[in-house]
Amino acid sequence: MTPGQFLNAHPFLKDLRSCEATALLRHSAIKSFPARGVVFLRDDEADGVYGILDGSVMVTIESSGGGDLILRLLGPGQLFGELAVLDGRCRTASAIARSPCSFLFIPRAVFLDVLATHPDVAAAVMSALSDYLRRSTRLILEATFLDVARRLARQLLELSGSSPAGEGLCTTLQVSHIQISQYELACMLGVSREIVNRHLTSWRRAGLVEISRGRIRVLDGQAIAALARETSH
Amino acid sequence: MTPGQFLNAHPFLKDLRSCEATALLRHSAIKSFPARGVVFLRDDEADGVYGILDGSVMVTIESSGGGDLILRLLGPGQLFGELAVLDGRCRTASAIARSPCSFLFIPRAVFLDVLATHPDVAAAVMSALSDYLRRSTRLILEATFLDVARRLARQLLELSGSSPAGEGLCTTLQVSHIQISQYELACMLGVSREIVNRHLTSWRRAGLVEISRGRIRVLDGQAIAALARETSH
DNA sequence: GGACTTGTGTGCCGGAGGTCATACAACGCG
DNA sequence: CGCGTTGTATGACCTCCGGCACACAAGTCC
Repeated sequence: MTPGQFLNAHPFLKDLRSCEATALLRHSAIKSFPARGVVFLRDDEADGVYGILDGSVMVTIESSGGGDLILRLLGPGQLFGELAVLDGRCRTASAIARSPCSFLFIPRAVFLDVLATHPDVAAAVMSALSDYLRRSTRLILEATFLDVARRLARQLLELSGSSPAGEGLCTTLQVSHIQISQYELACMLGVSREIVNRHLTSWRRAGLVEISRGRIRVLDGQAIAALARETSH
Repeated sequence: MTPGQFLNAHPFLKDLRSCEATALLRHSAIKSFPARGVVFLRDDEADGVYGILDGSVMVTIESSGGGDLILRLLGPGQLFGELAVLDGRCRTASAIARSPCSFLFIPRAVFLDVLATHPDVAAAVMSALSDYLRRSTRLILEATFLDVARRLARQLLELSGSSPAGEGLCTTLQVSHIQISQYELACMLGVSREIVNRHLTSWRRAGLVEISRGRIRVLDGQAIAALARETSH
């Protein structure tokens, strides 16, 4: 993905006129990281925002007790690192490259300038923040009330691209594979890898999924969706 | 608290010039609710934002399984209901009066107009949203990695007014009482009332707190802070 | 004052999930 | 090629918390 394609596609920035877009690009840079490269760490100062051109990034927090929590997985076309730039405080979480990555790096001052001069961009950013907050609230709700099996089922559906909210009918009959290790999956749910493995294994035995090293393939999306929807006990 | 005092004190709106503030007040209304009154419900349409003049409000979500989760407790001087107004979608959570309340009600269109015409107000709102998000992330982190005792200790400290982040030294030696039922406390942590009671009782026996109907008094803030800080297992 | 509601204190049991240990398969590298 | 690393699979055990049951205390409403 080229920087130009990125700007045209992104909800925050697609409304910029082309002359403004080229000006923004002149003040931006391309940054690249190898797999497992550290884009930034929690408590770092916020230097700017990152638009993903290629590769995959995970946003994580390490707990003091050693465990990792994966907050989001991001791919090409997505922007991250806005939060700390917006309020001028430190990074809340770390960003790590899951694969070789290239980013469009927009320095803090440039991004803030666009915000200040474009009320519609500011409104879009507020909408996006609201969205994060809704998602975050939903995660808290699910984590406190749903058991691991249900949350795992929802996570699989979200990762496979259908029904991010776990709502609605799962009409996709086609199988889809997810490129993720069981350990990462466990970190996304905040549970142990063993538990994830046990659920997946039982689903494999039931013919719902197929498991291979670092990859999961949902065979029966309907059944997984049913598991995700099931009311508590 | 009068509407004027509210506007002068609130971080979003205190920078408005007085002529603009009076204009805003002309388009706003005073709304009152009895104890346990429903200000709005989840999935309602967002009609406007509420500034608390008097009383106490809780923001809650009912899970499908019957349990309640209390997201925030709010008091005079605080604003709520911005989220759904900002992105034009439905309410994420319900707002219930914990005591007789009066609000300054700012209709959606009026609030959005202030945002569009005052970039500094918009920036303040973005900062506030960022703050919510940080808080939300911290809650997720604590909920996944900390046991109930630690989270309860932190909650008590936050409610008693000292060290909202659980960080820093607790230098306040003075005792403070918290007006909350053990059930509400349990709903804030997403655990059962019984567990909350058991921890509190053991702390009472150890002389750390004093318990009466609907009220908790922290006697030894230092010790509670130590419990909150303790590293995992 | 009596009946109802709301809040608190405790015992007991079962289950979900954490931890540890172990084994093994796949991949990566010198 | 052998060896270390990373990922998967599974068993045994233990702990914390949820749920139920019940008792009691303190308000509240008629």
